[in-house]
Amino acid sequence: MSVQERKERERAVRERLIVATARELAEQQGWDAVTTRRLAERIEYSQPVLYSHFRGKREIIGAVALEGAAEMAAALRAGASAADGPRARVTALARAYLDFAERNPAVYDAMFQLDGGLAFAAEETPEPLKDAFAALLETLGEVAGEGVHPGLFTEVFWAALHGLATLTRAGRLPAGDAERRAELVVDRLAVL
Amino acid sequence: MSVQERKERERAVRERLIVATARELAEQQGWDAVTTRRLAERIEYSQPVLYSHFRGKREIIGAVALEGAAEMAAALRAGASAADGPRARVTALARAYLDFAERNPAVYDAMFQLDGGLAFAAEETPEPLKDAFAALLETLGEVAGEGVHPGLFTEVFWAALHGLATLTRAGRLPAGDAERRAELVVDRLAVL
DNA sequence: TTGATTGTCTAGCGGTGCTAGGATCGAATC
DNA sequence: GATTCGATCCTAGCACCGCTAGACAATCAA
Repeated sequence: MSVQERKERERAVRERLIVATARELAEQQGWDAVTTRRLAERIEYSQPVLYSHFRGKREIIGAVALEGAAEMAAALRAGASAADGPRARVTALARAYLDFAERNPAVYDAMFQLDGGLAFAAEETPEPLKDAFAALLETLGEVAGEGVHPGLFTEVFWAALHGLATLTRAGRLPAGDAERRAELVVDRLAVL
Repeated sequence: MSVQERKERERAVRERLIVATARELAEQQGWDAVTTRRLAERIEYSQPVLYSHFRGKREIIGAVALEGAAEMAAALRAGASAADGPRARVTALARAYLDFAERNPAVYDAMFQLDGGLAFAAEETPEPLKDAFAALLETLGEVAGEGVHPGLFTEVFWAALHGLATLTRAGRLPAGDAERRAELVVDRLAVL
């Protein structure tokens, strides 16, 4: 038995290595540079090994996205819990979200821009994704305002943050006023 | 002279054909299906002809984006001008924006998701892009609220719409409540 | 020690964006 | 009308992509 366990352990280690390497490569040189050949070379195995862990490149992107979602959820909760009062909490949450997107662009892309083959807003949605949304909901639910469904409000707030994050990073919005735009979102959307 | 003029005319026609075909193919089967080979086959020329009009695929995407920006600007103005009063105008604008994104997903991607090699929010930004933003500004400027810069407000409103459009179409948000989310954006962001 | 099973690699498929270099065609000259 | 010559276009091919079949080596059970 022990032999088989060791093998499974080694397989799991290698799988984490693949995901971590893909993420690292993507953050360094962008997702375009994450080819199966380069990835295989970096982990010092041949290409087909990747396909014994994942169905294809999509699934690797999906794995990075899940890892990122868990981190984002933690970052959001950490940010929000460090602030007192609804207004400060929402501001901190927005800042944490935009910070995460800016500091981990490749991971953010894996989560929301690229096709990682993940289900969203559905029954089969993986737990980390649901939990990241839940982290938003925890703080935003209390500022949705009367008669507004907390889930719907969270979706709208999230969309606004997502729009800011993506448009800013793609150079569609000037980088300078990012802070003021975030403040405006908080001030207007949240009912304090 | 006339001969040269005729040739230039024919070249311009062919260039428009390339852009229109790329757009059509992208709307039908997605941008992934827009390969230089397929595109060349559809316009009944060989691949290298594409490169005598455009530097590469990026520039073709950029051309589709510019065409789309002009159309979007017109659609936004048409929508807004058909409504009376600030509130109705902003609602109509938001609806026109989201409609455009939904009805022309490939064009919308060319404009805001893909790399078309275009400059944004800068001096060298092509006119159609500036004009599309101007179309937003015309209606949104009057509901920015006191002490809020109209341009900044327009950027935030735009980001919210962009977030809704992209997250909805990517399946990140359930499609059902799109209308209610749009209403919430208008109600909260605009100062009426 | 043998045989089967697992694991990994080499090699290759059909596709991609893009380009060098030769063929062809049409316009301008004699 | 024949001939040059330059613009125009195409064939063929490059290096790369995601992915996989099949050969090979290492490991285990008998």
